[in-house]
Amino acid sequence: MARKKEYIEEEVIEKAMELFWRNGYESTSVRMLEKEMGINQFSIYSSFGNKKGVFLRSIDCYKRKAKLELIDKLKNSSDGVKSIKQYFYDFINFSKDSRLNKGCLITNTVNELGEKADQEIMSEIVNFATNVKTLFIEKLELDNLKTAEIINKQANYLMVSLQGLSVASKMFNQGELDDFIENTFENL
Amino acid sequence: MARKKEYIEEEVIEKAMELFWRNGYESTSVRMLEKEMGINQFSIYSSFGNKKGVFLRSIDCYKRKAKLELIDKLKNSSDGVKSIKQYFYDFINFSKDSRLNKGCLITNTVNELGEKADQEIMSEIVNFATNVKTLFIEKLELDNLKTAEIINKQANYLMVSLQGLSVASKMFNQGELDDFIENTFENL
DNA sequence: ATTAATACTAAGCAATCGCTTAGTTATTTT
DNA sequence: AAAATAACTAAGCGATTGCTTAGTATTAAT
Repeated sequence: MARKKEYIEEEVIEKAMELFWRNGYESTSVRMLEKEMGINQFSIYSSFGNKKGVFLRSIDCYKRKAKLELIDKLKNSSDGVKSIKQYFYDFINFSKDSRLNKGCLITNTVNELGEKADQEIMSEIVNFATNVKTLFIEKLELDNLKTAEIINKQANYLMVSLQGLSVASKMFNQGELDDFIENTFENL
Repeated sequence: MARKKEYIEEEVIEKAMELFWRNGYESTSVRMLEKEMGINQFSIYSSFGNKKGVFLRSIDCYKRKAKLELIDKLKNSSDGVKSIKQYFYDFINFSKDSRLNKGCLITNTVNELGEKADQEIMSEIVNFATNVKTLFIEKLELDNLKTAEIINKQANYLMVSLQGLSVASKMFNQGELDDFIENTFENL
């Protein structure tokens, strides 16, 4: 019984997510969000509560995007370790910006906020990381020669490696990143 | 022919560096620097010009600290790859904060500012990274079975791995980091 | 058509940002 | 002792931060 919204929340959140992805949390101001999302501050606050609310929805949006463009492919593969390696290469393309990359939004957030991150934000982060690790374990298990202990160690190794790739992709060129990925999977 | 400074620049910069290390560049305000350094804003600006000036001097301080507590040990070792592995373990202790770690100031800065980082800041970063890589190459060369090409690839691999360790140490526990380091050096 | 509910615009809130400046205090040279 | 120089204190600069609110426009139910 009232006026309709002139925007679709999912649409404007995707733009907010892109902005957070490129700039980080603190460096993205509400004025910047206003411009990028194309709606007034009033609308931002009435739809998402506060800046943190916009960010949490942005993380959600990132997760969905990553699932569609990245994670589902790995999930559906039966190539074992090889498919994880492909995931690493896919990630570089996924996070490509201009000449350099913008990393992984989740990794960027951990790096920026560290342990002083908000509880809700941190739990979103941990949840995402857990999902990826579980998926890695699943794929490593396809090689049935490995014990559960070795699989867990290798999954930890791959998780840290992936974070490294995320940061390094902001600074190193494709060749250096290739060297990294090739070496990473040499002994798995 | 005038009044003496009541502080030693190197001393207050070390405190500034610690603050930047824990909080990042943007999240560290001049008011916070004031309190931590124990001097007035006037003194900060008269000694270091501006916030960026404080940061550049902080990077310098970080480099000196890292050299003393970390890099010199590697430099003086003749253990080849093994000494690089030890460097990785030493780094974790070097960057230890409370329960989690604060990473590497240089890596943190790349991750926060990305390619939009100031020219001067970026050149300090690249300079530091180049030094570390050169040192890795030096140590890898002690194993005289390796070709120059392989050594360069492995050095790239180690550089990215080290960045990964820096970020991951903010989120993962010691056991997970150990898994990473052990796997990293498995095939070198 | 009137009323109620919601979405918009735009102005403005207190707080904080990086930085400056007026005024005072301490030290050295003359 | 007087003058010159520089380091201090503290107040305040304009701009920007996250967020709110008064006023208006639009929609739907009555």
